[in-house]
Amino acid sequence: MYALIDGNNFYVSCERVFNPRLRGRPVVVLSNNDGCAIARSNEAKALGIRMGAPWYQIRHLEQEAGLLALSANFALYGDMSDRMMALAAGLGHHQEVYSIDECFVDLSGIRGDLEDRSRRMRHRLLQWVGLPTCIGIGPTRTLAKLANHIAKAAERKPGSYPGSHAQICHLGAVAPQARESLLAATAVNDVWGVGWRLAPQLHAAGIHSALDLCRLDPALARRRWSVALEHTVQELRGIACAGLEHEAQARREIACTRSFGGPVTELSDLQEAVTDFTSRAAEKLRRQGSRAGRLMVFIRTSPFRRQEGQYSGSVVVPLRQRTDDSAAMARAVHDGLRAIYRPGFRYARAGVVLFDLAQADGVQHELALEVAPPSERRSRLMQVIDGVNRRHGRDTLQLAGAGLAGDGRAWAMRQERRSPGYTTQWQDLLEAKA
DNA sequence: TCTGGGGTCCTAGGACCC
DNA sequence: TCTGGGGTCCTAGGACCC
Repeated sequence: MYALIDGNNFYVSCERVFNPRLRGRPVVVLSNNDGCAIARSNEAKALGIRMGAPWYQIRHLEQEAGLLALSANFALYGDMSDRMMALAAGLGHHQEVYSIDECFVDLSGIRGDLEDRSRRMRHRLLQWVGLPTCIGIGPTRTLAKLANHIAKAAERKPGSYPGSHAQICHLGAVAPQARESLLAATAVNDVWGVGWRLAPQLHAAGIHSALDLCRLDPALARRRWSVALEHTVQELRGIACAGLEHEAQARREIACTRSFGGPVTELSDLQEAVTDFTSRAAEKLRRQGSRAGRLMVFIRTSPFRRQEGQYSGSVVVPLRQRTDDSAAMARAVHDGLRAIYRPGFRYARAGVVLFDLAQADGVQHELALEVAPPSERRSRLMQVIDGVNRRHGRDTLQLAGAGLAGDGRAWAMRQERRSPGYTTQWQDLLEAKA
């Protein structure tokens, strides 16, 4: 049996822990550049704000409905996530942290009333960390996800599902008949693994609910669609196709991509931006102890500015030797950028992606004798840079090519409504007044 | 004027080999 | 000049997730 613990409206809930004025009001958290809504409180959902709604289209609700908007504060959310996951792990023997706001817990070997145990865990998460959650339980991960969906919907809209499943839903504990009616009440597009492309195809085939999908012949699901959908069908039937990842796997690719705060036209500005992205990606790479064999750099204009000339360019640059050296990667990125840059366009976005990752200890050294193996000095230099930045803040040491942080970078992102670093910056600590 | 960012896996098709 | 079949590896693109 698996549990899925998922934070409600996670980013908004993190903000509410430290700012009680946000409670009971419609609140959204905005993406980078304050572009669009990426988290919504229940009150904001009730106003009809969609996931991903552009801010400029909904900002009139500030005046009309008292909507509050915040710039994303990912340092805060990451820290709150760590606290939540550390507690949630106690629900069973094994935990897989699946995303910033949700984890699976393997409940096998856990005795007693799982529903009651989950209810106590939920209460503890609320009391100790301040985060509201819902917990779904089922014999497969897909059914645990589905149970979680039911728990959330039943909490937000009482009566949307038969029975009492708000906050905690244990699909393994309901009678077969009741389980079928819960599946029948769930739209097929709410099933984990069914996205916006698949859903219309399933509808056309007469499959509208989770129960319909459960009753689809698995062989047909595979033949007509894919193995992935076949697995989904099996998991809905209670046959597990995948267990938990017991330890966090190293990433197979690492990206840093950003939209700019405003249009960028000059090669020199793009160079600064991609240099900065490269060092951020390289730092992530070193944190997991990997080296990259190839990288990709891309630049593109905004598809939303239709009346302007459109261009999207990308190139994959092989690195002569796997490396984790920021400067070596930045050189490759610059070569790539020069090859794809076209003057005369207003660029909106760029990015760097690292591929062919391998653990640093298994890297083959270059055969050619004229090129020295990665020197001890370089890797110590990188360690020092990472250490200083961890201790004194992200941009304390950076590549000169990235320009000066916060000082006239044409591509800098806009974040006008960011909350303080309550849990990660000493000067932002809240003070309790007696 | 204003529309995010970071991942994984699967599949089809091409290149190449025997 | 005609003619076959099967396998592997790689890559790009699609679909999904949060």
